[in-house]
Amino acid sequence: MKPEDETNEVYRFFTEVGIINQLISTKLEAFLPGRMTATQFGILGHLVRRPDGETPLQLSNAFQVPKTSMTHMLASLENHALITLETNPNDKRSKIARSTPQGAEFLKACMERMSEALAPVLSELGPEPFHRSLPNLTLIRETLDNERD
Amino acid sequence: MKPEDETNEVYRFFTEVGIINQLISTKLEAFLPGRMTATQFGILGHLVRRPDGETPLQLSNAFQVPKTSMTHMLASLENHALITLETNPNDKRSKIARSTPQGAEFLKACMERMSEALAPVLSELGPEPFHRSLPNLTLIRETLDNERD
DNA sequence: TTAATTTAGTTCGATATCGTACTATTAGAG
DNA sequence: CTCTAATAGTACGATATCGAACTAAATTAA
Repeated sequence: MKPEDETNEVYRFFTEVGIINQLISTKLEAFLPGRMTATQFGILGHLVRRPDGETPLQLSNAFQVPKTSMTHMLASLENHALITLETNPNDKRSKIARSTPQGAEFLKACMERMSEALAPVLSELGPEPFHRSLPNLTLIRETLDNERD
Repeated sequence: MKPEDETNEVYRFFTEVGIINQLISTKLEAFLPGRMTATQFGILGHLVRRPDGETPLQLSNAFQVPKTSMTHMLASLENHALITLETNPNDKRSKIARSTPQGAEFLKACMERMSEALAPVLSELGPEPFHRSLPNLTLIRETLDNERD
């Protein structure tokens, strides 16, 4: 394949990623209360799977958003009582965000509704397109992430 | 594979898509002037490849953003003289957005800088991860898109 | 130990996003 | 032809995003 076709493919890759992200965020946000964002929901899921919690900085690295955005998102999640924020005993500059039982409950309910909404798509596509692309996506994400310094 | 592993994989797929989108948008936006957004840049590229132009509604469908957001983005691109907006002669409710020569120029310059910035990543990964995942992404995007009504 | 540097998080301000409600125009029904 | 419904785009307002500058705590250097 010619090099220009390769760059073209890379460009289309990122375009498709952008559109899929847009589609799935919109679909998810339709289920979320108020102005809650797909990223905020992702953070909640991340925390539910990590009972020891994480610091805001770890979360902004994981989701690749600026820490100033993270401050805002965590404050919003805390207002909804879906997470708690306490100062880190090991480092008083820092904080620990943890999910609450209500947070886990809320996540579960939303995930179920989302699964229902996605069911037609999944039964049409089957698991293969996801299964086949996931390792490549992970590889690309890791490389982009490592190169960022 | 168990069904729950499949849904888990779908969930991770969308998470990776979100993070890659975040990484690449941030990287691109570092090259863009002022507050110009990765999506706005994508719109410009779309228009440069379509000399007859498109209506705002076509663009909001292509990029899956609300038309009210499109109004804002197009106004911004027009302010920078990267596109023109004229009323559609066939339908006076509607408009046609077209790229200007400056827009094409600007796109080219930014793409070149972006290619340079991505060169280390591409030489590390090679074209295969993009090439292999692109058809799956397109399929998923199309299915999500069709199912949306 | 003290001073300088680095780091975690926040405040503030500018701008982007997008839902609701609106206007103008077109299409369709009778 | 006229009236109603649908459609393209916009104004407005609420909220999200995020860069720059800041504060406080921890680390390193001297």
